[in-house]
Amino acid sequence: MDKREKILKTALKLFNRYGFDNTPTARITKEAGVATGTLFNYFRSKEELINVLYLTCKESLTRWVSFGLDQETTFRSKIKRIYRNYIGWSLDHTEEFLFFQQFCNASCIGETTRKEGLSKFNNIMELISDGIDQEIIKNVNLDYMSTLLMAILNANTYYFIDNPSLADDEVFLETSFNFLWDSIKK
Amino acid sequence: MDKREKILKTALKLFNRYGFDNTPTARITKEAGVATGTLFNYFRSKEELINVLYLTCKESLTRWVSFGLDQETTFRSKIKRIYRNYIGWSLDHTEEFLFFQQFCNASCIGETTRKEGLSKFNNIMELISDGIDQEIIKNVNLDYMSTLLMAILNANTYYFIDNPSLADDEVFLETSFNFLWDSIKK
DNA sequence: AAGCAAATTGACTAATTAGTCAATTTTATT
DNA sequence: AATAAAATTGACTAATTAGTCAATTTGCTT
Repeated sequence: MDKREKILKTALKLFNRYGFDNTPTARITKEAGVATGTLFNYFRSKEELINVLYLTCKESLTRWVSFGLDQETTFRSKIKRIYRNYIGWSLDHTEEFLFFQQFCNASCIGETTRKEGLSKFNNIMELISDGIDQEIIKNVNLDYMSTLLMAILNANTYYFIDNPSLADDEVFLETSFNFLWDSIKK
Repeated sequence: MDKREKILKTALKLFNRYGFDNTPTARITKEAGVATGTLFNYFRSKEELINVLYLTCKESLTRWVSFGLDQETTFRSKIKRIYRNYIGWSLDHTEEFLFFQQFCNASCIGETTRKEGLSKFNNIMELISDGIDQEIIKNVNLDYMSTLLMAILNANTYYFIDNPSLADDEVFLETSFNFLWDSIKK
């Protein structure tokens, strides 16, 4: 693995465990097995490092989430597919998921980075918008709907991460999905 | 207002705005209008300060949330009362609410503090447990149910804070409550 | 093998910050 | 008014840390 990758991976782990401010760059480089200067060769600053990390994770997530979406026929099954994909990604990339939860609103993530990350979800926003128009889900503004949806999605994901054996339990997967579906459906 | 109060109030504001590690004690004392030493007279360390802040806020919240609960007759109306109280408190104590959201899982809050804070919610946990036993809400374990409940409650609260005019809109209050109720009801 | 650019190194610096403590002021008691 | 106790002060210290830079190593091209 090249040094840039090693730095990113180590930083991800340490930022999660100790937070941004409590992770000295010296510790990142030490655990990554490189010199302190190498970090600043690849990233202009500690802030740039965490912003790059943010976008890298977001890209990985967005690629997964839409996987197989066009094979689903009903609106409900599309949402359920997103639900499964999101939880699946989070179980396969737990560090990345926890990183988002901790830093999605942190001030060290720049406005530009955050906007760029958000734009990757446009297709899902359109899907939700369609669901409202077709009167399948409750008629509220898109902003409110997506806030609630994400909150339930994330709460469920946390629960699956804490209880990984449930991932193969189709009954619980359906039960937990219904907490989301019943909430939003008309 | 005595100096201890001033320090707590200033710390609350600054911790919210800049985070724990990016708020020097010197800044807290300066903005509170006291000397740096005074902070360490009342609190053994910066950590003790934030832990005291945490428990103070939690006490305020728990007092509000159960207000008038015994006057409600049905299970649904009890949950709705809690919903209104929680949102009402958060609109009246926005700094305190945001403080919780930011620091409820932060490592600077000690295990003892967190447990002490959690114990104040016991009566509400029992209420939810009753709801499951009486088959009014979905039959899942208590831990999962309360996680989901809190997630939806917090997401709604954020939305009301961002759109304070909605607090008097009874129609939206009912609509938004139904996102919670429909999610958990059988 | 020679020559060159890019990557890597780590000792060092300048800045920041939690917490101390001896001196001073305020408050309460007789 | 005299005395003691408690609260307050802020200059200071010891420790930490982001980022620099001149020196060295590595890898590539001819």
